[in-house]
Amino acid sequence: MIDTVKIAKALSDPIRYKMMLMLAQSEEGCCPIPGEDDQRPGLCNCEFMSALGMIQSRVSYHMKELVDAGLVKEEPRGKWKMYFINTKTLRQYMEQLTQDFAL
Amino acid sequence: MIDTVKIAKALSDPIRYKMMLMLAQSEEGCCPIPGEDDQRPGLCNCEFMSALGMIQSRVSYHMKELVDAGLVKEEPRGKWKMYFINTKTLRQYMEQLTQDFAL
DNA sequence: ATATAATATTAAAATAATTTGATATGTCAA
DNA sequence: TTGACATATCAAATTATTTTAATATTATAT
Repeated sequence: MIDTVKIAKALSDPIRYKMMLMLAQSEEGCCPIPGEDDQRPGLCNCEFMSALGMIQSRVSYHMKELVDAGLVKEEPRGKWKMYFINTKTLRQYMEQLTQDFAL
Repeated sequence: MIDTVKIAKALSDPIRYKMMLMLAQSEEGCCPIPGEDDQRPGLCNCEFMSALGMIQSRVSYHMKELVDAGLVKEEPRGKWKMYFINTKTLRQYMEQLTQDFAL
């Protein structure tokens, strides 16, 4: 079962919302591993650091919040960690809102 | 334009989420004014106080947050103030999420 | 094995949100 | 008008969240 309040909390920070937008809009992955052809969308920490002007530990902290809420999936990829948006959770969140509030 | 982050923040507190659920589920209004037949759903502060065991100023504070986010409409009604859920904002919120995250 | 690079964790400081009790405002009824 | 009741506001105390800098961990390449 989905924790609506927790998801709302994860979405309630402007930085985290921007991160989610970045993930949703990322067309091609950053930090591709040479020799591998997997170019799935997804971003690594460094992208958020440069795009949002944040230090590394701050990015890491917010990413953890998003992952804990189930909004983002992560996958180690070489020496980087790639992040992907988890649209399933977002859809479940909206479904729950629809039910809870009879929309 | 809708402020997604602000709405998420309003929904991110367990007390406020419960209040929203109460508003969504209220079948008939409390504190009806004698002689008036308007029995639209809606609740007044006293309902939240007794149902959630909260003191008045706390209820008032959280209600203000919900109203400020556009999730709740209020209407003075005799010496009480009645609160109604604003489903339009919730629908707009979900629409925005759908767009922002390509759901 | 060592050096380098990317991310994670930690503890402290800074900031923000919530709770409470006291008081103020507004409405109705007598 | 006064008294009673419902809600609003305020300031202080509490609690939670966020930020930072330092350090630890993990993986890669030489």
